[in-house]
Amino acid sequence: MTVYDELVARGLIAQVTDEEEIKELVNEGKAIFYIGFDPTADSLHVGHFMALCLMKRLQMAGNKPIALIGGGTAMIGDPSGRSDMRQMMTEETIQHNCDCFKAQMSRFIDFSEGKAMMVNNADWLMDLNYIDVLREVGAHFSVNRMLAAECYKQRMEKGLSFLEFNYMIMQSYDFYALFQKYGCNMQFGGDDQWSNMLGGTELIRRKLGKDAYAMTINLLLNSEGKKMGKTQSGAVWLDPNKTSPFDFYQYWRNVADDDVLKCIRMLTFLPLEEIDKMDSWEGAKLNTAKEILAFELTKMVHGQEEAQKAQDAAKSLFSSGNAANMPTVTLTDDDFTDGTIDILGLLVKSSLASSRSEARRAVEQGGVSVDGEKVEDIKTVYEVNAFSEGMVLKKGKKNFRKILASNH
RNA sequence: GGAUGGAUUCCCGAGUGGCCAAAGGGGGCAGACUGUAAAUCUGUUGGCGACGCCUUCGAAGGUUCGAAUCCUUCUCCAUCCA
Repeated sequence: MTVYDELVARGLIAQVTDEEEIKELVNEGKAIFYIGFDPTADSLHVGHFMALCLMKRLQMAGNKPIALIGGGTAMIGDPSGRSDMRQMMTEETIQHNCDCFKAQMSRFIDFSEGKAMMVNNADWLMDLNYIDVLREVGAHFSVNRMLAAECYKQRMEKGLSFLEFNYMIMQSYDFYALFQKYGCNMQFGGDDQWSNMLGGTELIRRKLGKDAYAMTINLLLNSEGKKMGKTQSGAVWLDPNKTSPFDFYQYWRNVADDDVLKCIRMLTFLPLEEIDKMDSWEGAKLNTAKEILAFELTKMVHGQEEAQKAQDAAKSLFSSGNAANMPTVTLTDDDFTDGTIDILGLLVKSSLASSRSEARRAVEQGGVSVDGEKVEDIKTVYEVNAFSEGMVLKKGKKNFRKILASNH
């Protein structure tokens, strides 16, 4: 099976500019492609992860990936798919985020000796001269056509600043610059990037009279049509300090039935034949598929060892209610008053509740237990030595913390 | 620059002098049911030393016994005109 066919079979490909050409380039390992990542946070998240996987797949097939970090475009902010303007970021923040991205990407992509490269568009965008850009690039863009682009639709109602309007032009210029510098002949990106990417191929055609290609990957949407990889507390990060391996595992362990197979297909590197077998699984058996999904992804992002730990922790927690590897909170002497701490304080300190009021509600509604025993009284108090063995605190069905006390 | 409309709690959106910590919906959280799923039902959803107190209706002042609501100035946003 060729790489291209595999991408199709996994449901990754959304739109392509020229299927035959792209197929050939990709299958023969002749593509030099780029994917852009705007450093809008200090860690990559699940959405980026999909792009990284795609890069890896193509790299394994002999193609050369260019990871473009948008140090320059981040100064503008992509309006695609957003209903409000992004917050402006300072140069320092952007630089910091770039560094974080680099470190994380290196773990997935082999950047050694000409196999792949990493560039920052700040290197060429920051030096652009306004008049020159207008004459050289701006002349090739039709405002009428830009306004018709899908990515601006939402913003036509809410308002779109000229700053953001230019994002498409900058991204197009990136492609043009990479094409000239490194012979980059293809761009990949999320499906929401389609119009921005077409801007690039158009620009190359008009300026250089040459062909370049673009391909978008399907966004990872759940069965309700919402982007996956988001929780109420924010994105699911790849940085273990922002989303612990355990939480990362749990996120995937808890995906809806309808989404498991799609996720396995799109995100894991399991052979397709194996995945096809799972297709017939139904009902509770899908739980096994969820375990596989969670384990595979955690392994890719955090390593075999962490994945195993997360899985063990999850299994023992949900079967017997105790585990060695659940998220642990260590209390210090400052957390105790006269050597004791009450249940509400405990919930807050362990970040299971954001306020004492919230903690109170959880207890009152019967959602809190300590070492398997339901806590009935909000005034329950624990002494320091109660934590010597480690206490298992549980809020709701899925939120566990092991509580320890330092020096005891 | 001018005209008009607007800014309410996590989001949408009521409220136009006391009955307002603020309707309703969404989302979240907890409970029941389950398979760590979905759907459904129930409760809950600013904070705190909690039958009370404190902070919150874009910002700052003012009127009033009392303001999300009235007045003044400012900031931001949308629409139309230029």
